[in-house]
Amino acid sequence: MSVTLKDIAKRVGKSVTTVSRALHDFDDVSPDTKAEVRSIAEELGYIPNIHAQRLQSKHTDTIGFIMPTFGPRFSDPFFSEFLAGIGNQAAKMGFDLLVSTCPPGTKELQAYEKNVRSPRVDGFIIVRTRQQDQRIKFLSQMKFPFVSFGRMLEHNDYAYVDEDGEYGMGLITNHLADLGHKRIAYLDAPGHFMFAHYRRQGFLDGLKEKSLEIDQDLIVTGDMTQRAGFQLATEILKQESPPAAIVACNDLMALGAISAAQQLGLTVGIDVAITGFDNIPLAEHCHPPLTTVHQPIYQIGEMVCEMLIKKIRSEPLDQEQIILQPSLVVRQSSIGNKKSL
Amino acid sequence: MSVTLKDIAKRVGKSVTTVSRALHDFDDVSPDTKAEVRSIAEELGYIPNIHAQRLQSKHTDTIGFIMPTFGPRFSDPFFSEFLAGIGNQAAKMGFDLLVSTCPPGTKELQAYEKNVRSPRVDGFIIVRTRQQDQRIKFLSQMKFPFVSFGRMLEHNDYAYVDEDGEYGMGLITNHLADLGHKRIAYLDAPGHFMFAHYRRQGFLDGLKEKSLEIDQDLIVTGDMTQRAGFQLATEILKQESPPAAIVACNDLMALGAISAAQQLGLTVGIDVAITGFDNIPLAEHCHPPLTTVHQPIYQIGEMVCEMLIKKIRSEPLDQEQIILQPSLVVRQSSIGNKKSL
DNA sequence: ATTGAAATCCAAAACGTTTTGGTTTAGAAT
DNA sequence: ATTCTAAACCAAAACGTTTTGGATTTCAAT
Repeated sequence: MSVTLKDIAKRVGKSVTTVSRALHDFDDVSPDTKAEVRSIAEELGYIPNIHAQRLQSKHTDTIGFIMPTFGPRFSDPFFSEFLAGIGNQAAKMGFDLLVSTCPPGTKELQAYEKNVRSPRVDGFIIVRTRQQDQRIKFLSQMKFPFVSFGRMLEHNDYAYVDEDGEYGMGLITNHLADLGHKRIAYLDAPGHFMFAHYRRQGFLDGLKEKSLEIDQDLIVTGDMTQRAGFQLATEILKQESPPAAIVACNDLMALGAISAAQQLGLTVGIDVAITGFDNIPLAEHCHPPLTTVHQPIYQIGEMVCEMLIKKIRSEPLDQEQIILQPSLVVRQSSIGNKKSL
Repeated sequence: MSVTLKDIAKRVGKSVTTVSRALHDFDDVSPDTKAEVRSIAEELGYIPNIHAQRLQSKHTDTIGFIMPTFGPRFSDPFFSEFLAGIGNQAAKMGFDLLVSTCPPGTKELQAYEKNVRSPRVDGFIIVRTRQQDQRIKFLSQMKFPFVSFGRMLEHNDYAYVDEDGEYGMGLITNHLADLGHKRIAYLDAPGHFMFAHYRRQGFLDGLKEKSLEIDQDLIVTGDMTQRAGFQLATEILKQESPPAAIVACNDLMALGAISAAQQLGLTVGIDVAITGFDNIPLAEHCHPPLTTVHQPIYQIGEMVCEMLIKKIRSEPLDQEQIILQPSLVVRQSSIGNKKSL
């Protein structure tokens, strides 16, 4: 049996009210009493019953994170790093983190609704925003606190952090164009993901800017896994006149593309340039190291979490909407042994 | 304001008791009343207040998972896959999942204690067991439900699932010995991790069985990251007479070792054989594909979670202790272009 | 008419906390 | 002696649910 306020009250010979107020340092409790209450609470190892507190206080000090994942063999470095960011920040600010996984769809919205109405959490963190994002619409409409990593096209009157994917992919495209590449393939992600939209846009604008032709046959879509990158790149490189550069919209597909090229006997960075986007830890120590765009996912997790907790506490945010400028990381996968541009 | 039992009671003209019992399908409520209560509950969109339920029922229907992670740049495929396993299984069985991150140490134990005593969770899942695991000692002593992925050396009277790492690493060692390798390097993980202990033992026993010499200079320890694998393998391969095979105790270090070898101009699978352990998704589509030992992490996550929930519900377990036999996955990183042994 | 049993219902207590709206006491000011 | 103030305290209500321990009604069997 755990120790309750009543137990302490009995020991001190005071009421439960006084004990509660003593522990919360109210000023209508005498210093002596406070000291006594505290020492006995300590002695008995008192820890408040959190459900009684939450029932009374009407808030949960918990934030929710529903990971939009598919299938069992799920392993995306993005999620573990992002999760570490929000987890640590939440702990630092005294919040719990409730995690669940649910593939996008009808059940996903039900999961949000259940957690909102129970109420299990005080706010949500949303990631991988989509065109017409039902989650954002639902939470906005419920006036339930949330912060997202990613924007939507219209309807942008909520708090978010996002990378400037257009700009980042522009950096990649410029880099390749400056190296003299004319025909560049693009490994896209499904169009309903906003990040895919912006990155693709950055790629297309980059080509236009350099007056390069856009060949629709060289733009193919995969599910963001290494396996997909491998398969798509294999197909592309087996064409009679394959492109000399492949831009993947994320690192995982780029890694798959590197393997595909190597399997076909090509030297990546010399015969074919391959680039990614995200700068996951794996990108630095693969062979050849991957040219990519750096995105500080852990820090973004921290930021998003801090913003959410401030919103929950009705504290003002310095900035409601933040767009981060990513930076280009040039490695061997695009420039082979050349030491400079 | 959310809908409570009282609201429903008022509408139906019955007591709160009856409404509660109707919704729980007790048989001292008339069918008519049940139907009416349910329809009105539905109409008002009633969702029980979970904190009131938990305060009353004394259990939380939540399981806890404290990820023992270091540092910010944390990205281990093990965790995302394992998390997906326990998350999905917990959801399937009606449990929430409370996640936090904490590096091993004193604060870690405090985190367990806080969650036990609040009480925030009904049980814990433990991973990456260590020699003298404080977490296990604490939870055993508190008689608090937990299931771990991984054993301890002594004190094994609790529920766990574990791989047979000795056997798995034996498969690897045999495989390499059969290929004719005599000097084999080993990339170890810190000795306090039990999995590292068993895998290392399997390696050493394997060498002994094949009457191969154990060269302590070829056994080096890293922090399980790709970066560590890269650095350790670089050092090893730069020796005047480098070994022709490198066994890494996990896939991530093996991937780093592959990059290191390639950086030095070696062809992995021909000039040097490299093996991993875990069969993470990345292992299949890297170049060359990685010879490794398959561990069904997602399924282990599900199993461990199901066992824990059964323990929480005081249902009997089919087996308290489960050791899984892993299987060898031979790919190009150990056999180059040879099509068979 | 009385008894018994079954069907249906419910007031009150309980879970452990915080908040509300006080009361009591001591001492100072009138 | 009365009034006022400040300090210290606390009973009861509230949060929303489930459980306990009956109460009432109905109807068949006697």
